[in-house]
Amino acid sequence: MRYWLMKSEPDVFSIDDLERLGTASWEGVRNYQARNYLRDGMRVGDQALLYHSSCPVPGIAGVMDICREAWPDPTQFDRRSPYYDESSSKAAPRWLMVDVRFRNKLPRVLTLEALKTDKALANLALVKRGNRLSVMPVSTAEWRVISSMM
DNA sequence: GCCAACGTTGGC
DNA sequence: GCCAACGTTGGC
Repeated sequence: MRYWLMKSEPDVFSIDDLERLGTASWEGVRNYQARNYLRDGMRVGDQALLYHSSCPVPGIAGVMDICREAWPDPTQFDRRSPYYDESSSKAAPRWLMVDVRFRNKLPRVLTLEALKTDKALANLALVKRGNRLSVMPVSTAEWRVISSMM
């Protein structure tokens, strides 16, 4: 089993939304590196951290698991969607998404500030300056460290 | 709201 | 294939 971290703006989709829904499709990934992780790396049963970005206190808000492997993201074909991509086609969909299932919400957000202070997490892409990747792998060792901070 | 960092686009 | 311009991300 592999581990991941996935970013979402809580105004758009938060851990509370996922808890209420139970499962959800992780739509809107529009970056090739992130898409490749979805497509080539994620398998059913993998676990992922849900990270709240672009908000007052950015950090890890909960844990989810992957319950469906990558499939075409329908919002790329929806002209009214902010994720619409006119250059994609149904014959060769450019963008994919996975489905995720709620596992738990952290009692307190594990803040980016706290994550940055731990030397064991120095290689995590999230804490590196200028990082913009919205889906990234987390090593088993990093996962253990993060779990112990929850 | 600012702005650094990064990815993408398009002219050449 | 280079690289400047542009748009977006995301912390602060």
